[in-house]
Amino acid sequence: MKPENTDCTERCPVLETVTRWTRRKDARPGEILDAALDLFVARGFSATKVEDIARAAGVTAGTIYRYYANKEDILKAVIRESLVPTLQEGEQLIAQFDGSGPELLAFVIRTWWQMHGATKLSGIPKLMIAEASNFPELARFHREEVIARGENLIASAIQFGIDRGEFRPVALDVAVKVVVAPVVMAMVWKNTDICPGLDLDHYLEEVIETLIHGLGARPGDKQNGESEA
Amino acid sequence: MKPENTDCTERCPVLETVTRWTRRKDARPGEILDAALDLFVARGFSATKVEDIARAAGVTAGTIYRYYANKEDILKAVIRESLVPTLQEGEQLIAQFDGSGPELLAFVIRTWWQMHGATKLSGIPKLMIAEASNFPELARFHREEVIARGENLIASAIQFGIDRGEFRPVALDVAVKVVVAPVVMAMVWKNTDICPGLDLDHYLEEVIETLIHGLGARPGDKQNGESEA
Amino acid sequence: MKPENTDCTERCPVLETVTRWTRRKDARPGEILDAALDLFVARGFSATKVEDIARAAGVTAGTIYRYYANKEDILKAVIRESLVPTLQEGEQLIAQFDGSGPELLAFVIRTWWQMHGATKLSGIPKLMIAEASNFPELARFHREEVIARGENLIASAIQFGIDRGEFRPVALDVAVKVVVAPVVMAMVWKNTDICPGLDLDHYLEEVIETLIHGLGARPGDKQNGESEA
Amino acid sequence: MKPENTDCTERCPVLETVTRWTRRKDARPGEILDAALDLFVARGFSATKVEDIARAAGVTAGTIYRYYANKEDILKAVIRESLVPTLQEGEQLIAQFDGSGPELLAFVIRTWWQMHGATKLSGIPKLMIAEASNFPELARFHREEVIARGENLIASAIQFGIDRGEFRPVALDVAVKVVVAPVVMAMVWKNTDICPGLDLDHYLEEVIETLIHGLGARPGDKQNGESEA
DNA sequence: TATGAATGAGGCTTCATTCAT
DNA sequence: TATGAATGAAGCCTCATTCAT
Repeated sequence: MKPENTDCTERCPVLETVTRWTRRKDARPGEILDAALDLFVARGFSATKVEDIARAAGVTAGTIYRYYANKEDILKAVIRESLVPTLQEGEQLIAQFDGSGPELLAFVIRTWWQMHGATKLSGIPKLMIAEASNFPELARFHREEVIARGENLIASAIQFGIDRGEFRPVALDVAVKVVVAPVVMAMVWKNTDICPGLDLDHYLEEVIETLIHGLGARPGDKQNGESEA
Repeated sequence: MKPENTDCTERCPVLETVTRWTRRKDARPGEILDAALDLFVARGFSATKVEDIARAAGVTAGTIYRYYANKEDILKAVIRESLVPTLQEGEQLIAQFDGSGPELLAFVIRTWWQMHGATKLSGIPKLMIAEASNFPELARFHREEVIARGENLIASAIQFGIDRGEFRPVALDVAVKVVVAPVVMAMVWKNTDICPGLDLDHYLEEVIETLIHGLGARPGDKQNGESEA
Repeated sequence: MKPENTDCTERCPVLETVTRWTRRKDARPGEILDAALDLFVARGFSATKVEDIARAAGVTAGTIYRYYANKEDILKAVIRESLVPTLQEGEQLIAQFDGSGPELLAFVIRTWWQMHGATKLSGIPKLMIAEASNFPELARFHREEVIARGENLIASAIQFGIDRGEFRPVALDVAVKVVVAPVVMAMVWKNTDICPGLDLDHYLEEVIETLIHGLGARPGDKQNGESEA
Repeated sequence: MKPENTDCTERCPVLETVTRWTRRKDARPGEILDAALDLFVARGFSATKVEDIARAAGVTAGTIYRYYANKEDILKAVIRESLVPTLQEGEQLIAQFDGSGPELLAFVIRTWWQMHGATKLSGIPKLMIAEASNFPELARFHREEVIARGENLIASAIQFGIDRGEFRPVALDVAVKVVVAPVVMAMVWKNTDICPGLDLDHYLEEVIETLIHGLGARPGDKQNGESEA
């Protein structure tokens, strides 16, 4: 029942000599969230003990309650404060990109992966998949503040390509999911041991290749705005 | 929180005649697994109480321990006895299929969806994603007995298409994942409320369309077994 | 901080031989309330540990939660189920009494004392005094279902005496409290060690004597219903 | 739950000039006790958090431990330093009183009420009732230093009346309790919400009236020291 | 075979108390 | 002297599991 005891107690040794009250209090909440994200992703919400989070953050369980009202609150903070900041960054990067529709789509996917997939934030999709139904408000937040914004970027890229005749005219809402799915799965696999040996970078390049050609305009496609003659 | 008491009789009618893991008549264990699957998928393993499973199965908690040594055992049984039977069926169906590579690939995906995606078995991917790291042996079983076999089918279809020059020559292991990802995500979404309004059938058709063209051979592709001249 | 460890673990030795599942389950709630009343009265609500109640009732803490949702619930049950039954009895006894106003008043007080003061129910006033402000709903219940009914009996007795010219005309609401106060204090003292050597029976007789004469009609009192001439 | 920040300046104006246990100027300990009394009375000892006391006193929790070794110490100080000073005052006032036995008894009761009952000190009886059994030494102190002295005053008054033939010859120890009970109950009610609408001043006057006549000598009473002829 | 009362270990949370600043 | 971050010992409560019936 007890999953292998992943003891995450590797603290910064320098701090050990400094007494416990010297700790930079401003960093506490961040350290706690950091530890919590790791553990929630690795074990799930219920199976993660508050004391584990505390130990991983280098504090006692009691300390956590100075910053978060309860365990659920930690989860909320993890989700709320993790993705949104980098989302803004991503949006800006992408806004500045110049190139064709397919190039833009590839850029969006690669940027997304660099900023989330390649970091520990990649654990959040797994976490949301596991816990969304247990925390509906959190799910709503994630849907509206994270997913919706991320999908907008993808939708724009696709639409851009459609407008330029590079992509065939597809239903945007569905096409967006077709793009999202393989990237999210990559994040899930990265945090899961479901596909141990998979080379995710290779996989992602193949995803990009497949999507771009799969969505590509084909002779006989009705062009947007073109007359049908 | 209580999931609707899924009577589990709305299945693919083809399957009704075939054995299922839920047998009637002295069907206690099956009913328990049935209930357990529902609850594990809806709430996760830790958050599901044995007594809830019992109640949903129409028995009391004590009864469950006549059939399963402990809670983890229930989870194992759910995974072990759920997918494997239908896998065999699927393998047979697909073996009998006659058509081109793209047609075969589409058929594999659609069959997979009908037998699993459209069923409550669609919950298992979500469950495995959430719990794989907590139950490594179970993850191994799932990987070897379910995923590997499923991916074989897909690999065969792709290879078949490559051999016939209908698909471009791709790295099979990666290409398989490119196919798997969007279908698994569909099952996740179906059990998650992460994408509330999504029309999964429409989505899946678009996935098939995109994959087939995305994997499609393109002028200049090196054909398998062809001389390069 | 820890008050002297009053270990209330004197169980019925006969039952010890019988296995723990044999215990008459129907008696459980009663035994728990019994133990809880003792401890709540002796130590107060907060200072009483659920485990103490359990031990005093001969069960484990977990068992208590089969019968009561939480600690507060135990307190509520203690109050609700303790006094009301004997109140009814008392009301009937008193309704049958035949005698003068002073005799009736004395009878009411003595009956009250015999049924509550001399039993462990005498602890409840102390408990309510200590906890009323922490549990307003409970206080309201006690006020409306217990105090109000008890005071009605006293009010009737006083009114009866006034009508017969045996008591002077007093404001009933206030007079009732004048009667109630010394009896309630007797119960408090009985459960408190504040007045160690006090002979409560002697005290009560003196209270009755003092009240009867203190409330007694005096020459020159305006009689109810008499002309003033 | 937060009691109104009783500025504690609405006291019997006579007392204002006299020393009180709340001194200004470096009055930290006094302010802490002030706050503690409020909270202990309102919620009880266990349910009062040290930090609440601190906040109500305008300091932080740590500060409290400069003045008191622990929470129990605060309680002790509250009891020890609260009543004793005003007791002396009361004793002096009463020593100077000139009048009959009944008048003296009425004066004692009214003075007591003015100095304690009408003050926030009125909360102490409730506090002692609730906590006496948890803090036996404190109870002993209260019994010996407060109750005993207070009851002496009352005993003197009664004895004085008996000696003058105004009161019937009663057992002093019991008679004292008969007088004490209704006044203490008034203080309890004042701090309790058990008798919401009660007019305590009216009540007390009726108590005095009833006691004086209830204790009053009656024709045929054996007079103290009188020959029986 | 099924029940459900009971257990007891363990998790979440509170809070009196400490102590470097 | 005052602060407030941090601790750690409990206390409340849950729930997987047992077992007499």
